[in-house]
Amino acid sequence: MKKAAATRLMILEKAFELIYIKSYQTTSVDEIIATTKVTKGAFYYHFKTKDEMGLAILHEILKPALANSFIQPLQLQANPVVAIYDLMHGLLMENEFLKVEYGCPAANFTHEMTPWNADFRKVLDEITREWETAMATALENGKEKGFIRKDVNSKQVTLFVMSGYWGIRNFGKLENSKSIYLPYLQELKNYLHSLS
Amino acid sequence: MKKAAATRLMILEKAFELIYIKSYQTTSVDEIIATTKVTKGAFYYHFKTKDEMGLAILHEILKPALANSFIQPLQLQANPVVAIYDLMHGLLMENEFLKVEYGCPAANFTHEMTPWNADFRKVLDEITREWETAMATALENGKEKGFIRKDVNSKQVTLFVMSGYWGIRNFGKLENSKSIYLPYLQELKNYLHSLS
DNA sequence: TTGCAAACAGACCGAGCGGTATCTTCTATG
DNA sequence: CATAGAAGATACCGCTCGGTCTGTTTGCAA
Repeated sequence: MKKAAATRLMILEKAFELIYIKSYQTTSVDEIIATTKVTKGAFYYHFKTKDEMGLAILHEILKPALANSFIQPLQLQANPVVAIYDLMHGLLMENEFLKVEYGCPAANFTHEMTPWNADFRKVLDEITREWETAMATALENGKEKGFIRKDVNSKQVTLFVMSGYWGIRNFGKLENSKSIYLPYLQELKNYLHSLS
Repeated sequence: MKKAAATRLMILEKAFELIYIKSYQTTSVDEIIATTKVTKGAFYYHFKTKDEMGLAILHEILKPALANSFIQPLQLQANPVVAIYDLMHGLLMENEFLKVEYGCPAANFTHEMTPWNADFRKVLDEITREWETAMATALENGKEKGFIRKDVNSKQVTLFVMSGYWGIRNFGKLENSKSIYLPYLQELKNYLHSLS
């Protein structure tokens, strides 16, 4: 990789981590350049504005990360009951990047940016729809293979499950302990089994 | 009410609405005093800091509001399947204060304040637990009256349902339309029926 | 009516914000 | 090796932030 491209990517990655911990609005450009050891000139050479950087983070960091961690796992298991549960368990209990006290990066961005920034909302909506499609497809395939009842509405279930995930991530912030995830996962398992 | 107390309450109420729309961190004291037509001297007479005002909002506005809108409805219906569904339907589809594009005030506060302000987290945790207790109690009573299966774990179900609510509120921000609530409510109904 | 604290008014402050302007240093290509 | 454009450095700007300070008005008890 060219040096300049590496600088740009490094800014995006470190800024993403900072923003995950501190939120977008309260993470200043000065903080970003301090932790990246990149000067303001370099920063504003690569990004016209802070928001342009924010959007680049969504496109170039968050989107691929979600494809890897949220979508791929759904395609490794034919039984959606198992696939969805394992995905959630992995995200909540095993994922090393995601911290209980800071919640879900995508949910955080949605929470603070969506009501008043149309560009952010558009990208976040795209990202969310990708996950939605992947999960709904997994459920549909599961129906064909007899893992899921035929009368189950896949899109509806997907929305229900995704909502639960975003919500429990917020609960985690309150409790500040992963132990709150366990009863959620248990009930998710019960719910998923009721679909088969 | 004394005039000074009225001023204080007016600040809290208007600030709460502003913060609901704009988020706490991006709502400045200057904005609050501009919309309330209260001067800075008056504001800082009533509240030592912005955070003290924020905590007062949680205690004096949000807490009673949740008791009225989130807890009381659960005690009007003996069958928790109906009570919980009606509560959610009322909150999502009928409540006039809550707007789809701005989400849930309690969830918003939790999202942005909880990771780095222990005082806010404590109050929000209290408020959440009140709701949790009310819903779990409703489910337990429902078990005794035969509306809910005996093997259902009330606390677990409560957590699952509350998570779904917070999550779908976040989805609403993305879609910016109440229509996204309908499939969620439909699946919630399916899930609740699976408990009986 | 006076006295005095409660309540309010508003100019002001230093710090931090996002962003710009100008300059210097790399680096790829002829 | 020359040189032009890419990349990076840094001082600076206007503005807003939360908060302070000093002064004025209001309400109520004596």
